Amino acid sequence: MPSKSDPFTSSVWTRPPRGRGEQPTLSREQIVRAAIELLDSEGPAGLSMRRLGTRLGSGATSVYWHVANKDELLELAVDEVMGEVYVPEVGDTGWRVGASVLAMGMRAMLLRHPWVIGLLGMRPNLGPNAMRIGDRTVALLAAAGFSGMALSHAGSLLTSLAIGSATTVAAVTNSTRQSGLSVSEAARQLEPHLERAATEHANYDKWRRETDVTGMDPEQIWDEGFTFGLERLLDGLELWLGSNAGGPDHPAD
Amino acid sequence: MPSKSDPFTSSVWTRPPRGRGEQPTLSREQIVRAAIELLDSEGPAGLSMRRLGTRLGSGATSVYWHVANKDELLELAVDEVMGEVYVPEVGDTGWRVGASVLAMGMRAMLLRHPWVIGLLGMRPNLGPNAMRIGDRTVALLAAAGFSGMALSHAGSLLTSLAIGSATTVAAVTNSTRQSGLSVSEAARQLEPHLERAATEHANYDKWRRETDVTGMDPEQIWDEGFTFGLERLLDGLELWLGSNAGGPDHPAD
DNA sequence: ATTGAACTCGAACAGTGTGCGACGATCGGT
DNA sequence: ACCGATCGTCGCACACTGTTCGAGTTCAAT
Repeated sequence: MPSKSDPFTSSVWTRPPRGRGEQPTLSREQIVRAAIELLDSEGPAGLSMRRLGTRLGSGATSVYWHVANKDELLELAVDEVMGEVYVPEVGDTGWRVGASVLAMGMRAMLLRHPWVIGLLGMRPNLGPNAMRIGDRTVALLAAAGFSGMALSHAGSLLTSLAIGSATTVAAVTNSTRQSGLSVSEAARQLEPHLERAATEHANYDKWRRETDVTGMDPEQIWDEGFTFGLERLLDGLELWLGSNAGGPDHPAD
Repeated sequence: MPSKSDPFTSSVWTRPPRGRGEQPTLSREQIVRAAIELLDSEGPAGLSMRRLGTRLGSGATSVYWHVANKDELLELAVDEVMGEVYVPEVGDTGWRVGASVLAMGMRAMLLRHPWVIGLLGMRPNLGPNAMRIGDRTVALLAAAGFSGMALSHAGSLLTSLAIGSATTVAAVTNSTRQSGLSVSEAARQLEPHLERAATEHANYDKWRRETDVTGMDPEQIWDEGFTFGLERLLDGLELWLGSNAGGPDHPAD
């Protein structure tokens, strides 16, 4: 039955065979990748099943054969980008560098894909890549001398810091995506509003002289803040390690 | 013009006057409070403008007079719950206790309102309560001896830790709200799935003996993990303070 | 009594996630 | 060479969403 608008698309001769040599139909991995691209470029609100379908050159509801839900698709997308963070193997470096690489890599990934931040708190991530990260982190810290509860606590501590730090930056990224500005430009554009709010509801002038940031690159300031915090955290962990290494499971009270 | 279904509701004699003694119309604060209640009990997906309207006993679209957007409403809700976290005044306690109260209070707030987590990374929060928190935090840490960049870095460090730590717990809370279980019960119900995923994609058995958590209360474990991390972080900050107090703005390289 | 502002609300529009059933293509077994 | 069975795609429909618009209502001030 030929279409009214364009009868040629339904002709056997004009339509590509699509049988085997073309796109091997739709695959789950292809869908997830397209969803990630859409989320990266358009933000969380830019991903709808229909838009995803048209982007894949397929009908809107064909996706539901490979993926149960939109939620499930988002779960897959989150774990997929988790695969981008690299955790050093044990013995490659000292544990401080290893932990730094993990934390900074995870933060960098979250800044590349700011939409992940809003999804991390929605459901626990049990995907293979998240498991691999956890596994390597535990290995890294166990080799450093952590054991028992402190081992798992120190592990989640590093990712917690990365997530918390990335949240601030992602807020700026996510709120100014449609303006097409870079993160630093957007942050600078936000600065006067922040100043006004601060002077209204807090004595901002008092602290402004104390911690003046005018003229600096916001992105660089955020990076410095993160490495500062990471260094302090590693110092604290090393300190604890010095007084509790190989000891009992219970930390010092 | 009488309604077809119930003509009496539109009669002047059956309708309550509503002029003055009734609900003093709708107020922005009342709307925000109702939205928070809805979000707390039903989760992020449970808040729609229509449900909010009916909950307030008003038409669905009446809310738009007091609030421009749903986004703006969410911004107001986030800042409203920010008002729940208490930051000690300078001089009330030592800076370590003050910082602990701030971080734990913020984490507790995030666990009471798990939907906030998904919103924090969407747009920067410039509300009065957030400003007040930042102001007091800076004051607290300045009195402790921090100055310059380290001052603002240390401040955001504390909230970063609280946010990151709360994210893990909120993931469980948010994903199991409809089941009506408590957080600990939900976490225990999640445990076998986590185990299966871990044994599949990581050598879980190896670390299971190392860090065995069976039988313990998940909620308590999370709390311990947070206080452990917080203590290590404060140790690191104190260490830095000892070698950099009153010095130049640049941290030691 | 009239005006004008403050406020409410129903109808409508575009867009969302998703279930259902019909359709076709591919393939293993006879 | 045929014939189901299975895999995969897709159009339609449903309930629901955020939001706009304009008509309606109340109330304080002139």
